[in-house]
Amino acid sequence: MKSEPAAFGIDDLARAPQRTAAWDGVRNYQARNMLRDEFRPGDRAFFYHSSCGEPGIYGTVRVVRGGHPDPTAFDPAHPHYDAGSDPTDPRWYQVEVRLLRRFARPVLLEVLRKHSEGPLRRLLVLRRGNRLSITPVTDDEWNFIHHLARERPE
DNA sequence: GCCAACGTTGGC
DNA sequence: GCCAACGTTGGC
Repeated sequence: MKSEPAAFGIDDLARAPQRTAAWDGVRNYQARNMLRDEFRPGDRAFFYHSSCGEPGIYGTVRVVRGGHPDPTAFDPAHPHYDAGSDPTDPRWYQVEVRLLRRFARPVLLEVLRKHSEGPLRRLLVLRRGNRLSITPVTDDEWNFIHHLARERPE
């Protein structure tokens, strides 16, 4: 799951009450479908920092609440407001995540790329032109990236 | 700031 | 449905 740390980074999640926050503001239909249909409580995800000095994976989160309507879409004062989203037929969805682990050594994009011909050859974040903010990760990729981070996979 | 890549919009 | 124009993403 990607986020720009200037907007919401892993440290913001670490400071949040119960280290839990809504993953809101997603305004892409493909990502929306994953939030709405595929996320389940207990699922885990990497927390990726994008559009920043050192893009990469900074830790992991656990889903504590599955897909439900994103209330920021209905708030005219909110930057992610969508006038076209009908509250009786919500267009945008969010999940709630809790910080699982903040990596002592983040796995930077440049390090991930070193394995783009090997164990991470299918990692969508490394695919040219990929702009999806939420992408699936296989168990093997999960384990390998923990290895790169010198972390025991959870 | 640049630019490639992609998604969305809207005229036709 | 096509496609040009435009906006956004995101690495560099």
